[in-house]
Amino acid sequence: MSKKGRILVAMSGGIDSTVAAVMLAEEGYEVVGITMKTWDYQNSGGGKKETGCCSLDSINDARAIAVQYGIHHLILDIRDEFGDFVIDNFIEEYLAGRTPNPCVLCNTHIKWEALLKRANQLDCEFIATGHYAQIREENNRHVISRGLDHHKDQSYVLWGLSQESLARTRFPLGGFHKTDIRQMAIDRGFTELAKKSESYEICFVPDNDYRGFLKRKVDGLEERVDGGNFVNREGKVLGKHRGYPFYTVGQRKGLEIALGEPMFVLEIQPNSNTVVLGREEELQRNGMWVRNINLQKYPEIISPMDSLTKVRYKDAGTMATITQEDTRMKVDFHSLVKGIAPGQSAVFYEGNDVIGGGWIQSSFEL
RNA sequence: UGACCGAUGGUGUAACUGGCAACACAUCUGAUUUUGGUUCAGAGGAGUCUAGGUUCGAGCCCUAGUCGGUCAA
Repeated sequence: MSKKGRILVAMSGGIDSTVAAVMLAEEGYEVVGITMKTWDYQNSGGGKKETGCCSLDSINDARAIAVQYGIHHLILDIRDEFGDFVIDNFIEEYLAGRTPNPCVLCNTHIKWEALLKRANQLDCEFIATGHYAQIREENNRHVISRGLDHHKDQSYVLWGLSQESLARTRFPLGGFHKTDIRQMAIDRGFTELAKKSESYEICFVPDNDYRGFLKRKVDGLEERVDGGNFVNREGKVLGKHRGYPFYTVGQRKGLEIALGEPMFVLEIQPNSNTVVLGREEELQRNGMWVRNINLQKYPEIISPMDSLTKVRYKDAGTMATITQEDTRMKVDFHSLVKGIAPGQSAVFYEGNDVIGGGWIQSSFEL
């Protein structure tokens, strides 16, 4: 047994998680690398190339470096759990007219659970991932805060993790900048890895075409929803669209409708297969309801407090007053926020700390 | 049927008293990005309804026709 203990590290095959594993090994942890197979290429169909965190190539890359560093490496097949839960939810959300956030859902309900279960079996005290986020203990709470490299900060996708999960989680990269990590990779001879571009797709939608994925997964969807109306806020018909599931609130491009000025999706009405369009200003809201909240920094929000609130991954955030009502949070923004999409995650910050987060249920304007 | 108006890239418009067609939207590509989107930067795309005519030169002028629309008892 090493002096620092045994730690299970999720290795995707990308530069970040690989460096994370190597760093921990060099620090004296006994590292066990694990690569999770979450989806199946054949199963999603479509595109030609297999990319992303679950491709065979990525698994091999992860394994090769692990072996090189004397790190134990194993592959965990979680396709069943992942598919039923994350992919089914992904499809249901779009069919319900919302915009899913599968990576967050996976982290919250699949990835950490799978890792911790394996960690227990392997007698690992901790688990670690390559997320750019920091974690510390304070007042008996396990608190996540933004990664030192704010540009790469990934704390947004971690709001759903429980205190029990966080108690055993480490984020080795949280105190570094991406450039540092890349340099470490180069210093250790992982030149190929350092050249890899960032992944930017949903892991089970390899060609990055979620619309095509939905069409393949839901029989007859395309035919059923094609030809619904684009309308404005007054209900006036502006044109035809390809089906409400293929749009998302805030979307501008791909509407294939020319109205002389940029138009954005304001609202999606699944029951009538209607997509409401409007000008950019019409996307502005000053509040929202967030459901199924999970609080991290505090056990509960007793009285309304100010919080920088993010409504999407790459969002600088907007100051808001947040008020907890059981499992929901009422959010009153101090300034207008554009393009709040139900189904996306809302994350509340206090300074750099994550207070908690939840799923956006609805937005409103006063 | 009598009169008038219009007819330009995928869409909607522009081009002073004639000088090699502009703008917005849409589309495509790239950058950014562990979700969707946004944003940013580029690019392609019409020779101006048809047939004649005037002119050095016509989308803009003239003639006829075609197709829209408006007003007409």
